[in-house]
Amino acid sequence: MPKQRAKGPQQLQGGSAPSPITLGGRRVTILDVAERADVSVSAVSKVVRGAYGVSPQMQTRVTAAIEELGYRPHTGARTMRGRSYTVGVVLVELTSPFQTEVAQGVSDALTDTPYQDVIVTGGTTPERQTRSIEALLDRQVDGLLLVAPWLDAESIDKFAKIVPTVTIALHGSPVGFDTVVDDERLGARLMVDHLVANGHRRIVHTSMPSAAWEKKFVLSHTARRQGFEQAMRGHGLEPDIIETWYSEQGGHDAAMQALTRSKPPTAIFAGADISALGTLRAAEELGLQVPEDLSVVGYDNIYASTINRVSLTTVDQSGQHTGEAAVRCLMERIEGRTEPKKFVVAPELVVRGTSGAPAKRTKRQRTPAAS
Amino acid sequence: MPKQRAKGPQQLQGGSAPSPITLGGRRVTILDVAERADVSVSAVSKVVRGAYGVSPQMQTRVTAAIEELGYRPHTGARTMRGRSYTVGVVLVELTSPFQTEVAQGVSDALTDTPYQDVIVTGGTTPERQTRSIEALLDRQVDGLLLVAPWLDAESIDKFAKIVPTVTIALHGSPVGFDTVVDDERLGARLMVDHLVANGHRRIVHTSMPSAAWEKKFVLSHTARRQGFEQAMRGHGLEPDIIETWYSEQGGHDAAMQALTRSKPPTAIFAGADISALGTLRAAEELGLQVPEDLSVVGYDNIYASTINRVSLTTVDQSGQHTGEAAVRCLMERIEGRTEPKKFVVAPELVVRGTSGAPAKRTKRQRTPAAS
DNA sequence: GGCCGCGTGTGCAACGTTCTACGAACAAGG
DNA sequence: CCTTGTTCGTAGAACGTTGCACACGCGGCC
Repeated sequence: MPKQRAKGPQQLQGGSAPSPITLGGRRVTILDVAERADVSVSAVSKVVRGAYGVSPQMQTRVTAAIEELGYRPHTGARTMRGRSYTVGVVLVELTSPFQTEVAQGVSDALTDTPYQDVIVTGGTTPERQTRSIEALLDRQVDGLLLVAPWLDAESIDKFAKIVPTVTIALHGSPVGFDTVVDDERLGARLMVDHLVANGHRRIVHTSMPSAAWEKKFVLSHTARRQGFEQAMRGHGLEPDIIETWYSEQGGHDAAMQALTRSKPPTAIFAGADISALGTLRAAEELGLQVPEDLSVVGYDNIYASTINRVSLTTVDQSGQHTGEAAVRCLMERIEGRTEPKKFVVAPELVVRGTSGAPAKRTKRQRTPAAS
Repeated sequence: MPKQRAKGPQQLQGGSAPSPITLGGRRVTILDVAERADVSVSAVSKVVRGAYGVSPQMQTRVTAAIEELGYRPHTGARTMRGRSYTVGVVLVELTSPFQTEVAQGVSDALTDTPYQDVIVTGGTTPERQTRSIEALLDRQVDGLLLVAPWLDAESIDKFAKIVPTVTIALHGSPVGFDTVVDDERLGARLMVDHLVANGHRRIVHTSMPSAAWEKKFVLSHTARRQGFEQAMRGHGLEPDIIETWYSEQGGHDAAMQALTRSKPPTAIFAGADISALGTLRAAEELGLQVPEDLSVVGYDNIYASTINRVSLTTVDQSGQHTGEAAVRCLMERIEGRTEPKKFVVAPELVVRGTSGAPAKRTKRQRTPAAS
């Protein structure tokens, strides 16, 4: 048995003891456990951490005392010398379905480890993101999981120097940290292929402006747009992009712009489901039948897209798997790995009711009435 | 100036100093600041905490040093003697739109305070809830915000003894903690009134079973069901309830059960929007027009309900306001209040396209074809 | 002038844990 | 019997902060 190799730290979060003896309302400390088991504090610490050099007798003795007293380590005190057993997850907003799914995946992947995840929101500005991350750093998290961070690579590298870091949905070649991404260029290609196979030629992609700091790394929307461009050129088609914002209103506005042209598209590929919903509203307002007059597709497979009445064709990226992969990367980093890793999750095309072949019409005509 | 009254603790989370001097990669400590400002450690601590007994000169001097060095207090160390400036928020799941909205409200309300919110998920079992709360307690949170906790009153009281606690969406009369609730009995009544005013008499409410521990306190679904019963009786109608689960499938199943009766209802009041969506699917499968053949309404006003193609009549409860109110309660408790408080947020009826008058028919007939 | 009180600043003992360094006990090999 | 090694257990110094207890200096009042 190699000497330095420690066993995994003992699980200490699995519910409290049946009837913990309270010591005058005071929290039970490692000292109380040591007294009860009649061993040294260090010994208890060893057992708790699953460190090397404890006999089976010691193990059982201390464990019994811990159970009896309902001892739980004080995380604050722990952070002063060792770990906090806490992983910080930074999401942009709680309202993003993909991001919360990722967080759920993280949570699930962490349940069998001694680590606990805590979630904070970071918003869409570098300032707020920085603020949130620093708050986590103040709390001495052992790892950082940044989901779609609105932050330049230098800033992320700075944080990654302090604590193991994994980013999610940030496309690029990492140096000091790991990345887990959905292959959004592939996803965009799958969708373009689907539309082209259905006979579409005039396809508009609605996107949003890239942030100034997106250089070495790009966020999802930029990756999707690039994938769209590549795929269209691959089919010998000229990419046609309208930039608004990933929102219902943004999708509506972009669609209005596209559909009131003299030569409107037969398909609109919204960069996100949320804007595809706005696109559907625009189509309805213009009296266009979907998918007969216009195919509308999105990306993300949010819950609303699955609803019977919506039934949006989209691309699914498993947030669950993404979160799990991110946790694996992070654990490896916490264990000591330093060379960067890049994990790619495969997206999947989900064909539903809003896409189809464009209607064959001998003469171009529009009838904006007839609800 | 009263002696014991401390000023509010100084804000220390607002972004780092422009160019923090790093001391060999080590974190800047209060000692470094003290040396730099040539004062005692205690003095720096006083300034940081905004404690009583600092002269303006001291204030500016120390603040300058803090800025120059980019000092940030170590939360772990802080918890050993004082506060962690952390508020723990326990949600059931990240996928619940109302709960994430509450969390967002909490986050917003906390931005101008020195407190930081961290979110964890607690699931729908007492065991997991306990586990999550204990993880937060290990991290010495200064306050606990429990959103729809699946936990009996005794357990919550136990935690409330350790740390200031506010529950959200838990109906009852609290003793050791505060509650913030949406008036769900009123919300249910508003909806019943709306349906009855439209001429409905046969109204089915779809709910879910109450948990065994719901005695002194009840969760939202139970409060809604009670509100439904009261409102129906108020109109001289017999309450008709089907219990499945708050989910798309649950709503579908309940609707199928109700609609295949010999005397089916003219309106289904789903206890939650999510199940109303399943109800809509069931209606479609049976070839029923909504709202002509069947009115379908929900509760929660989730995002999907707002979509043009769904347009579900529902009840809105502002998660944002709820979160803000909860933070106010919690801050008061942290400041020392001990008598329990109960805050009630008013719900609002949102009439959309899925509710209307039942079709007048001389003879009862069903035509389940004709899409 | 001595005393009190007040306003400021400081010294230092906690707080609960980790982990290095070391000691004790014991076994095996020369 | 001494040395060497291995295994198990312990002592005790950190870690960064808080806040009590106290010291100091300065006016004002008897």
